Amino acid sequence: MSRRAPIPPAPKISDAEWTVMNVFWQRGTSTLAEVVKDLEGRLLWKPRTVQSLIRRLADKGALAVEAVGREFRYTPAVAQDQCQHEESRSFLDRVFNGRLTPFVAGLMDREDVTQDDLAALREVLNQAEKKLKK
Amino acid sequence: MSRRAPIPPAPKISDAEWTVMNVFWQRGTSTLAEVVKDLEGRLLWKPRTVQSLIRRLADKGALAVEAVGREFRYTPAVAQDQCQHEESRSFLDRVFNGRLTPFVAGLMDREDVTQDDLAALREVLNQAEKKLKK
DNA sequence: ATCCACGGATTACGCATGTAATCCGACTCG
DNA sequence: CGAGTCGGATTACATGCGTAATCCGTGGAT
Repeated sequence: MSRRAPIPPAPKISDAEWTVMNVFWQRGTSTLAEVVKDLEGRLLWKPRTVQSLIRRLADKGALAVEAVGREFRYTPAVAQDQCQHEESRSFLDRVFNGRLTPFVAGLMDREDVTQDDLAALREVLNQAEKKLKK
Repeated sequence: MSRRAPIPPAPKISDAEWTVMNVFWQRGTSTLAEVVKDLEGRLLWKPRTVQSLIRRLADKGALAVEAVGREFRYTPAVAQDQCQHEESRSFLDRVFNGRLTPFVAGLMDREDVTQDDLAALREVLNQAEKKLKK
């Protein structure tokens, strides 16, 4: 498995920030209140905390800010795909010396997989193979 | 895919520390000098830096320390498997909402895979299935 | 006997992170 | 009108992390 095109890297997103970005990627453009609402129950964060995280994300360019009336609406400014891929790469490099197979094998070994999981994965592999042949 | 047994979690290992632990897991018990040697060339760290990292790892219980003469020999005190698995879990949860398939699909989509990679992965899946059936 | 290199112990230091609190101005409810 | 609420801006503050430097003692080289 090898790297491809040199795309400008997305800003580095911290653990807590991932939680917030996930909300934005799911909901699209949102206000602070909406994100807070979305997270409450699932999370123990004070609204101020969410605001801080949003601010940092805006500062590092992961969220675009648009003033609407006297509030702001925030929109993801980086693609989820790309961020996921960059995280995936750095994770594999750091923990598994870059190799995917041992990672998957480790999970299979230590967690319970369902037939459905296996089928879905096989399908992914089949698609990859098809693409490879073209 | 679901979690399993509640094993006491290994200490949390930072990015730089992973680099060091990887050396220990590969070499087994080693001295500072040996680790420095192993890393040099591949890395721009001063020996002091490596020493600091080793110390932090020892402090958090990831390395066992044994005095030999006037030096120390350090030994991994946590299993690589377990650390890898914990990292894998937290990574999947954070970035892919816990799901393995989209992770694999993303990599297939954005990186170049070889037939060998695919074959190895299929084999892993077959093993998992065999285990599942028993 | 001297001087140096090396390792452990202690200390450094700026930046990132997690997790907010405070201050302030505007709108909202009574 | 007055009081509370909400969001933005600013500030906080302990801890972790990356990346060492300094101090000190000892064993090896000269």
